[in-house]
Amino acid sequence: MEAALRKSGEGGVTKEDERVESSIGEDGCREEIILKVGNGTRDQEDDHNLKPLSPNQNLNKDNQLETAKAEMGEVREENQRLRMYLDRMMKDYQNLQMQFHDIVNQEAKESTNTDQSDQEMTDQPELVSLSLGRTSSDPRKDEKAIRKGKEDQQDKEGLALGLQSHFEASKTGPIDESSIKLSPENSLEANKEAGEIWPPKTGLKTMRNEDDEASQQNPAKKARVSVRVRCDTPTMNDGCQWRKYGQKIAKGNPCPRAYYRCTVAPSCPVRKQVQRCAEDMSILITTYEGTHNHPLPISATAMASTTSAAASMLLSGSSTSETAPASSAGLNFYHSDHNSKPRPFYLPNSSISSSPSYPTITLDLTSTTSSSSYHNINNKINPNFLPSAPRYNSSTSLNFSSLESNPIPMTWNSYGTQPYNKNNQVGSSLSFSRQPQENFYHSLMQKSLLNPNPTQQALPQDTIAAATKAITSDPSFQSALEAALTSIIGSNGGGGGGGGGNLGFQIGQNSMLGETFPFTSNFPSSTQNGNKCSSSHLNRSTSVMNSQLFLQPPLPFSSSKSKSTSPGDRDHGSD
DNA sequence: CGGTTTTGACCCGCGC
DNA sequence: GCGCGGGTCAAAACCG
Repeated sequence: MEAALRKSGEGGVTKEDERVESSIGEDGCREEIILKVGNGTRDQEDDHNLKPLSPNQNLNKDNQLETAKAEMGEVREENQRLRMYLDRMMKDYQNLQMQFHDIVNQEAKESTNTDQSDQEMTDQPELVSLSLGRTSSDPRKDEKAIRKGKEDQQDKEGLALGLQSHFEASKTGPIDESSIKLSPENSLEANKEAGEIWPPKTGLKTMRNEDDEASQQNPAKKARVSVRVRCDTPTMNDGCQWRKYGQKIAKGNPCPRAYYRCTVAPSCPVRKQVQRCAEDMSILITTYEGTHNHPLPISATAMASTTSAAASMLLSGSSTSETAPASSAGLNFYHSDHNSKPRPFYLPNSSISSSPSYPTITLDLTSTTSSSSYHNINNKINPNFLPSAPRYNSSTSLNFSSLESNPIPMTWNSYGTQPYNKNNQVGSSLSFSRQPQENFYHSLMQKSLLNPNPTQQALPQDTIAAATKAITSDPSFQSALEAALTSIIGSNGGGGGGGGGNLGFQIGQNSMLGETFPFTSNFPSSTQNGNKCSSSHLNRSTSVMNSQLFLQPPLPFSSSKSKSTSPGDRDHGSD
């Protein structure tokens, strides 16, 4: 008997372990969690029983048992953490839904009024209207979906942020590709054309020298957009090709600042500076300057549009929402044109500040919650936005921040270890494989650990509402937001596990994802190196998306998309 | 061999 | 005017 029990017990344990493992790999986090939980408890019990029962156990068996126990213990802990995380996520998710609902409603109303004029422009496929809550081109649809209370639906439709609404316009169908192709550049150019987002002044930016336009508006000042991200890699992948043309150690920061120039097009005026935050080396500060005057890969588009939108915002001084209450979670834009006091403006973890000669807008994609880094980062760039450091986790609101909380690189970052590869391209084909799950899981765990106090859910509706309002009201914002989100999602799933993307996942879930989001296919495979954040992240991204899905019925990205991945290899943008 | 990275030198703007 | 710091240039080195 004893022997039998023991045997069975042992066998059970090991087998189960195996099962768990496999299940994890295949089914994803969710299952994994469940299984683990079940396992853990059970195994433990078994262990207890076994111990006393087995007088003659072999050392091997003992060892096995012990190891199994240890594992179980770990697993249990993990499970607990995961559970907690799940709970949070769920709550956040619910909150988000609520918010979306509100937004959708608001937009629906507003759209009828205000948007009409815009609509004309917006109707154009390219116009990027950031409709946070909106998915399909048809807002009503979303509303319906929401009303129905079908969360799933939302995920698929409603939640999908209308980030790339233009896609949607064209959505449906194979078109995507073509539309997609257009989008990348168009997003920028279209934006430019779209008066709202791209005031004529700024609009030309891309075309010629942003300098010119910048000079026109702010002589001597070029708008800059800096993005702060947690990233282990030397640079973050934004989908563009860059060539390093200089490096310098800036005063006050032991980390050298690297200067890059866009090499996608020889005449492209865009430059970027990459530097690590002195205080928090894990934070990478990338400052973009200028606008691309050439087609970009979608992955790059996101970033580009973000930066340009932000820049245009800066230049145009459009800060619609000054009154925005404390930033809840996300975009905290402080508009402080030069020396003036910063005006809070809401963008997800972003802030506008002005360095002496350059107005700079900062998108903080690092996690807020753990915003220990905030101060640091800002030391130079935007001292202002600290106050607003959002305390809520990204999850709840439109926060990109969550991404960051992840120790793991997120969004655009490249997280490989590799030195900078020749091309920072975003590359990498999206392989929606499952491995990411592991990563994701890992990241999740980390995140959970990092963010002991996920306050996210606490997000006051007011705040959110205000933020959303602000966002929705400012076209530039929208575009910026959209772009940011897109990039996050697109490039690496950004959030990498972090919750990154609340928004992100939604998109991911969106059925359109595959079709609509070109980036899947667009990602230049060049990243084969995998070093670049993106590449590895892409996988991650998948995971992220999955992760998001993970709350809901998992909608694994169809590999079909991934197939397409290769197509572009290069940037479709090139087309 | 072509493209990228490295790195010291140079240029320029700003503050004192 | 001078010094400082940031940004860029460009030759050499490196890499695939």
